[in-house]
Amino acid sequence: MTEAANRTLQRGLTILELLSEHPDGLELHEIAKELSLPKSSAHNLMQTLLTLRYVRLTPASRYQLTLKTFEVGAAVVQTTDVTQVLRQYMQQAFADCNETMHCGVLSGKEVLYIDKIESTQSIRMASHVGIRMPLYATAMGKAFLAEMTDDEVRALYPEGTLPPLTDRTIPDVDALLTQLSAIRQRGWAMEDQENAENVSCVGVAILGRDGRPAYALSISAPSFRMTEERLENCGALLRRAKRRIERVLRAL
Amino acid sequence: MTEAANRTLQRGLTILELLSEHPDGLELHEIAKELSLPKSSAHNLMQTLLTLRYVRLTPASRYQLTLKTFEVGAAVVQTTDVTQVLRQYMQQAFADCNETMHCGVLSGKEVLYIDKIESTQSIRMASHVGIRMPLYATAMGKAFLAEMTDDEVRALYPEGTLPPLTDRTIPDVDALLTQLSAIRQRGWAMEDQENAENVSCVGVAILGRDGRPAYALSISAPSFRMTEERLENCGALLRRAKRRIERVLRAL
DNA sequence: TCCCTCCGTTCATAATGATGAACGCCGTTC
DNA sequence: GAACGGCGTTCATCATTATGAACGGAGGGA
Repeated sequence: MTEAANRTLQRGLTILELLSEHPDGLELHEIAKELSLPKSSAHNLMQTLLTLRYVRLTPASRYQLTLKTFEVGAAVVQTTDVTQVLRQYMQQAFADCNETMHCGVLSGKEVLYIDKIESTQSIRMASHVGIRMPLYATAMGKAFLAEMTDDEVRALYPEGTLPPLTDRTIPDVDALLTQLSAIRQRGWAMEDQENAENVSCVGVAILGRDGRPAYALSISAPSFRMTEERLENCGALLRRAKRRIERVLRAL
Repeated sequence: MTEAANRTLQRGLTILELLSEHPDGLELHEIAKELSLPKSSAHNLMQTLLTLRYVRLTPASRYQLTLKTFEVGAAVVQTTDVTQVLRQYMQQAFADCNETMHCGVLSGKEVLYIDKIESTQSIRMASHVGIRMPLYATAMGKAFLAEMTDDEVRALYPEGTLPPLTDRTIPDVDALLTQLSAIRQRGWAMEDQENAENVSCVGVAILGRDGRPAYALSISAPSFRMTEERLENCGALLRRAKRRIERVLRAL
C-alpha cells in the first residue's frame, strides 16, 4: 500500500494478494493493468512465481494462486489461537493510530474487556481490562448491537429506556436503533462521551465462524483529539482489521 | 529451490517459507545465514516485508510471520475442496515426472480410483478411474496399509493368504507385513508387476485431519522406464506432495 | 482470404536492487 | 574500564531487474 524499500518484492507480493481476490485467475494483461505494470515486468514476475509454484497457469492462460501460499500461512495459524489473532491485528491498528485500543467479547447485555494496548501519548485513556460495560453506551457494544436485528435489540431492553452513564448517553431504544442503522451503513460504531466525560471511541464487531458477533475492537481517545477526520481514519482502520480478522477466523 | 527468473522475489518468498518453519521467529543474522545472504541484503528484504506487514519484529528483535500470508492463502482455500487440493498437487507432481498418476480413496479392503492424469508419453498406462483394486497388490493400497498397525492389517486378511493377480503378487500376510515395515521406513510404497504385467507403481497415503489414512496418490509407469533412480525420484516427489497436502488438509 | 487487433514474449538499455566495508551500539571478558 | 566480538544499519559501487519497442501468433470481421 505504501512506500516499501524493495520494489520487486513489493510487486510480487501484491500480485499474490491480487490473485487471492480472483479465485478464477487473471490473465497477464489484467494483472499488469491492475497494478499499473508494464506487461513485460508483469511477465517477468509471473515467470518467477510460476517456477516457484506460487502460481499456476490454467489451460485458458489465466494465472491462479496455488495452495503454496496457504501452506506457508497455515504454519502460522497452527501455533496461534483466537486471542493471539485479535492481539496481532490490534497491534497493527495501534501502530497506525497510537491511541489506546481495547478488545472485548460479547457477554449478555454487556461487553467484557479482555485486552488492551495503551497509547504512548501523555494524555491517554486509562485501561479497562476485566471490566464490563453496557452495550448501549460503548462503541464496542454498539458495534455488537449493530450486528443484531432490531428485534433482537428490543428484546434486550424491554423497558425501552436506557440508564444514563453521562448526560450524553443514548436515552432510549428508539434513538439507539436509529444510530445502529447508521452504524450498519458505515461499518463502524462510535461513542462520544456517552460512557465517560471527555472520551470518544470508535469500535467494530468481529463475527465468529457462526456468523454471530463474537469479539469487538475499539479505539479510545480524549475527545479533543478525535477530530472528524481522525474519526474517519480510525473507523476505516478498524473496518479493515475486522475484515481481515474475520477472514482468518473463518479458516481457523 | 531451483533457478527462478527473479532473484529478489525468489529470496523474499523463501524468507517467508523459512519463517513459516520457525514460529518463534528468527533474528536477522539467522535469516541471512540460513539463506546464505549478506546481512545487508537480508536487511533490505526484511524492511520491505515489515512495511508490507508480512512480518513483524518482536521486542526481542526476532522476525515473525504475521497472519497476512495466511489471509492471502486462505482466500484460495475458501473456494477449494479436498478433491481439488489433491488434483492440484497431483498436477504439480505430474509436471515433474510425466508419468500417469492416480488418486484414490480407501474403501474397505480396496482402493477406489477417483482421478487420474495420463502421461503424454507414447507408451503409457491406461486409466483406471472408477475401478477398485485390492490393497495388497497396488502401491496406493500398500501405502494405505503401511499407515495401519500390523494387527489392523492382519484383521483385514484373516485367511493369511492373498489371491494372486500376477505371479509376482505378494502371496501372504507375513510377506506383506515385512514389506509394509520397509515402506514405513522409506515413506513411500512401491509395487512391481504385482497387479498387472510390465507395470510398476509408486504410492503414498495421505492422512486426513483425524490422522487416519484417507487418500492416496500413485505414479505408474511401464516397468522398463522405472529404473532404480527414477523410482527414488518418484518416491521423493510423492513424499513431498504427501507432506504438503496433509498440511493443507489439516487447516481446511 | 486478408487485414486488423489483441496478447504474450523477447531484447537492449535505463533504473533499481545487491553487496562488502565501515560505523555505532551493546554486552562481555579480562 | 578498555578491548573485543556480535549484531543491526548505512552507503557507494556494481550486478540485476524493469521497461518500451519490436516481434510473432491467434482470433475475428469484412
